[in-house]
Amino acid sequence: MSSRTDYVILGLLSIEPHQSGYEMRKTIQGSVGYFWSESYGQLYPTLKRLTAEGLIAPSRRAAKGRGGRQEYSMTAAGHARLKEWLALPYRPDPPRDEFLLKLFFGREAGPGVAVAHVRRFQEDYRQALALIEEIGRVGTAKNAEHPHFRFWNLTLEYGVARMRAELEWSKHALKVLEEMEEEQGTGSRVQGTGRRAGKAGMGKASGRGAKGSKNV
Amino acid sequence: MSSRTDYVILGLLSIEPHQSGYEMRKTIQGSVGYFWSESYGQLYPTLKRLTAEGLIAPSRRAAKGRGGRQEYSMTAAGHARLKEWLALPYRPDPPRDEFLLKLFFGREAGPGVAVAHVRRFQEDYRQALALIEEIGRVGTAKNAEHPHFRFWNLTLEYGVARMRAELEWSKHALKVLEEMEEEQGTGSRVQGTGRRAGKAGMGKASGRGAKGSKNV
DNA sequence: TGACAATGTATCTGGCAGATGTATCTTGCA
DNA sequence: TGCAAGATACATCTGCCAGATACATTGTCA
Repeated sequence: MSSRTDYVILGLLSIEPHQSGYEMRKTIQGSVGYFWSESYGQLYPTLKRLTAEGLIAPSRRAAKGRGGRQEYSMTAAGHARLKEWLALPYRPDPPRDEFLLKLFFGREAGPGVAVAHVRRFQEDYRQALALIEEIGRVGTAKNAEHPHFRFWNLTLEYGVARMRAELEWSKHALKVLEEMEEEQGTGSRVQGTGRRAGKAGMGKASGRGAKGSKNV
Repeated sequence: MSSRTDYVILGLLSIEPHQSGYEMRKTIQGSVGYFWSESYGQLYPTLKRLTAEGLIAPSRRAAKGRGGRQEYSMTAAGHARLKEWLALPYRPDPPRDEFLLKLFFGREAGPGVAVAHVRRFQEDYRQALALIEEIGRVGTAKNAEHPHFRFWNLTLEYGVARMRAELEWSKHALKVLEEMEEEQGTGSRVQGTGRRAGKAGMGKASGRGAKGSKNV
C-alpha cells in the first residue's frame, strides 16, 4: 500500500512535468498546501522509490545549468497508478484540533483564557480568508482556461465557505465567553508569545462512530 | 516539551477522576473524539510516565472488583500543569484532507469520479451532522447545569456550523461537476467498496503562510 | 463445567513532521 | 573584478504517534 505522498507527487507531475523535489515543495506551498501538508522529509526518499518502481523517471528540461538538481516526469505506469488511486474512495484522516481541545477543557482555566484563544483564532482566520480570496482572484485571472481550473477552484471555494462559517461561529463564541467573563469577574489572560506569523488555513477530517455518548 | 496526549489525559481527569486507561478511551470516543483523535498506543505509556512525573497518581474508587485495571486521578501538580498549558497559545496542526486532494487532481480522472466523491462526502456529513445535533440535544438535557457545559457546547456548535457550511458547499460542487459531466460525456465511476460504516466528523487545522502563489 | 465469543487491556512498529545540515547562488562593497 | 555574508536551493535524520496486533478477562450457551 503506497503512501499518499506518492500520489501528491504523481498528481503534481501530471499537472506540470519536469519538476525537481524542491520545485514540488514550492508548488505544494502555493497550492495544495492549504489543505494538504506534505512531509518534506518523506519527499526525496519517495522520489527515489517511485523511480525504482518505474512510476516516474528522471528527466531534464532544456538544460538550465542548475547544479545537482534532479528533475522528474511521470511514466505511463505512473499515470495509470494516479488515475486508479483517484477513483478509489477517499480515506478521512483523523481530526486533530488543539484549539477546540483547549476550548473544550476551557473551564479549568476560566473564560478569559478561552476568549483570548478565540480572538487569536478569529484574527488568523480573517487573514487566511483574505489571502485565499486573493489567491482565488489572481488564479482565476491567470488560469481560467486551464483544464484543471474548475477543480482547483472548487477546493478553493471549499476553503472560503468553511472559513466564513468558522468566523461566524467565532463571533458567537466570543459573545458567549465574554458574558461568562462578566458574570464571574475577570479570568486570566493567555500567556502571550510569538504567534508564528500570519498562518491559518483549513483542513477537514472526520471523527469516529461513537456508541457511548457519555460526556456530551 | 510534553506531548499533547498528556493534556488530553489531564483534561479528562479534571472532569472525572478515577478513570482507567480504558475508560479514557471510551470517553474520548464519545466526546473530544469529534475533533481530537488520540493514539491509544500512546495512552498507556503516557499514563506511566505521567505517574512517574507526579502529575497523576493511581487511585481506586469504591472497589468494583474489576480485575487488573488501574485507575488514575490528577495530583495538584497535574492540575497546575493543565492550567498552564491551557493558557498557552494553541498550535495549529498541519491540514490533511484526502478528499480535497482527490478533488484538486480530479481532472485526471474526470468529473464522474469527482461527483462520486462529493456524493459520498455529502452523505457522510449529513449523517455526522445529524449525530452531532442529537448528541447536542441529549447532552444539553443531561448536562445543562454542569460547570463545563457552556464550553462543551461551544465546541459542539463549532462542529455544527462547520458541517452545515460544508454541506452547502457540497451542493454547489455537485452542481458544477454535474454540468462538467454533461458537457463532456460520462466519466468513470468510483470503484465502490466498503465505506467503513457511518463515520464523519470535523477537525480543523491551519495551513502555512505561502509566499509564492504559483498554481491556482 | 468447558468451549467459544466478545470485550477489556496493553504493547510494537513503520511512517511521518519538522529540525537540522550542506551546497550553491546573489548581492554589496572595496 | 574579487570576495565575504547572507539568502536560497536542496537533502537527511530523529523522535513521536496511529493503528495493528497480542494477550487477558469476562460473559454465554450447550
